[in-house]
Amino acid sequence: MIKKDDNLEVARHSLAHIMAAAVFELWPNVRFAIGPATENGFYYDFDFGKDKVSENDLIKIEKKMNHIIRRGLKFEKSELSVEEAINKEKKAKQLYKLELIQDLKKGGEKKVCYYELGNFKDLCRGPHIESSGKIAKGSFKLTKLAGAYWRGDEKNKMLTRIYGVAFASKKELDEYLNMLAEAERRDHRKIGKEQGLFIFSDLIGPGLPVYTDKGAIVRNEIIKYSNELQREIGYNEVHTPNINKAELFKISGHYDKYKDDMFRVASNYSDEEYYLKPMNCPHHTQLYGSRKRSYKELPYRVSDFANLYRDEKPGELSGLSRLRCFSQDDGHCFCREDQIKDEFVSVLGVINKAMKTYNMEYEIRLSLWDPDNPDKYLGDAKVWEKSQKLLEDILKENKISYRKKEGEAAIYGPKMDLISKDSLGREWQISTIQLDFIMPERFGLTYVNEEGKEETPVMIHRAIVGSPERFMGILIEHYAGAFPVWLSPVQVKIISVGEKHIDYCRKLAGEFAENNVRVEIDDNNETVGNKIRKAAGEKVPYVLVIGDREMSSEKLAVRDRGKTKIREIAKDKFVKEIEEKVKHRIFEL
RNA sequence: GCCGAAAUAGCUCAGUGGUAGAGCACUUCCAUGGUAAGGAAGGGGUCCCGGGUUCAAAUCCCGGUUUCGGCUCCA
Repeated sequence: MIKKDDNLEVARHSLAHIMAAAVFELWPNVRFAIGPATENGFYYDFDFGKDKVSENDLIKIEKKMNHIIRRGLKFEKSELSVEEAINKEKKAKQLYKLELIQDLKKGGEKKVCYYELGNFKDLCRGPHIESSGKIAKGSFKLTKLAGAYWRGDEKNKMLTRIYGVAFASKKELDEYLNMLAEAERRDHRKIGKEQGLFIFSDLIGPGLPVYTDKGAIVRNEIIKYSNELQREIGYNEVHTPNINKAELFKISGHYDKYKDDMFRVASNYSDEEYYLKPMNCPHHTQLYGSRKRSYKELPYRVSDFANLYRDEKPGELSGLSRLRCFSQDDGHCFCREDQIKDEFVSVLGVINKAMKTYNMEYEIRLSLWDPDNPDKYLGDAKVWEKSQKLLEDILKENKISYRKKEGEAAIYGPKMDLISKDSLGREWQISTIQLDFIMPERFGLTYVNEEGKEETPVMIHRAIVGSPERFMGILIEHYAGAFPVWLSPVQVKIISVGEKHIDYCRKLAGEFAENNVRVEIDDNNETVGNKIRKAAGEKVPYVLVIGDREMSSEKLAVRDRGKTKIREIAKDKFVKEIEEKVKHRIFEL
């Protein structure tokens, strides 16, 4: 057991050191980079040179680590002058350590710290646990091997990073590993395949999902709900094309920054540069600017579900989380400065409502610019200061708690991001509301004020669930595939007992369908038990078994998802129940 | 894009140089079923694609595609 006086982070950091010592024993020519503690464990970056290290070696390293732990070696701290350290690392050809020390020297350091464990001495600020023997038996595990750039810069050499997870006890480690296993069971890619919601095709291309009829139901329900919420606060849906001239993005500023991440489209009849659009905002500026606007028309609000295309790097694609073709419940509001607050508050209101409906918790993050890096953004410091203060005031006035994050702003302005938590406590960024003083000016948008003078409106960019596709992936994992009734692709499964009941099942299914209930019949030549098992695996909310008893009465035998007790209910009442659940988007069954 | 791993039946996977396999699914037959696997038989393969080594390649090598775990990126 790791003693109480040694906190977990220190122990994790020490494990990284122990791993490095183990690696040093196995590969004496290895070069060391850095090895910090992480949220759930630790890692160390190594340069193995020509040696190939694979996942199989993790077991070997782990054994060696356990050996070091059993020996109960002391962590001996010592200090060297910067010059001595530089000489030492030069001699040992530890060029990464050398670079680190040289940087410390530039920062004015005179002395550096070393920790020695057995015969392995590593540059390290510490602190460490007293002895390797303090690590609890079975409290850590090496999990994966991955590439990582030296100092996180893709221009630098790729090192080999070995990850480990570590906790105060074996019990806590096991709990964590169980959580990972649960996350794996809920993986939207796996459930999406099992439930037949979407597919990818080598012929269509990576990151380009195809939704089945069932998947399209879920996607459409998400969009439908988002549209309802948007209409509630005055946003009306518009429709825009998927390609446009480069000029549009040159004016918006996206061309300079994101040109390499956009798909270029060739025309046979013109030399004009066209692109598939990666976002809707510039298009909406054209709608606004299509005629002269009066202050009386403001706020002018539009929303759009057009497909968006981004040429993401191949390694960045992942299931529905990161796609090359997706959409957004993307809305833009053009308004006067004195209308900003009300607009933000109304959007925050519907987002809150949406998250309640989806049964998700969330918190607000205020994403600000990085004042040390003004070149990353459009517009001058004064506008940024002003708009950031405005957003913070809105949160304060409405007593909404928030976290601030510098350097996370959009290029055109600060934003409020909504970080939601799923049932496993994992965080996802979903909604966003962004303030933009830049874009309207760049496009020369104006409105005529009360005095007949032209003024520039402010633009607010916002999304409620962000990308419906990505959100669908998040929901699959959040619900572990058990969608609430209103989102379920199949709401009722009808199981026939015998062959003579099939006609009646079809008649019943017809009645359900007429009442907009999504229904499926399982009339396979199988036992009732087997058909129940399959329906349960599909996470269908309601399963009906139809036999002689049901045919001779108006009562239905309903099996609710997750329950084994059978409920008897009149057919009309059951249909009404589903209608209510769908109408009010009730989460519980 | 970079580092590493993987791709075999519809699905999950076994097979490591010598006749392509299992479970589930599917089809047919028997059973006519009552709330989480009834029985039997059968069909089903571009072993991701292209090249190479070999008497012989699903298996070894090279290139490509796609996927996965990371890194970098994410308007």
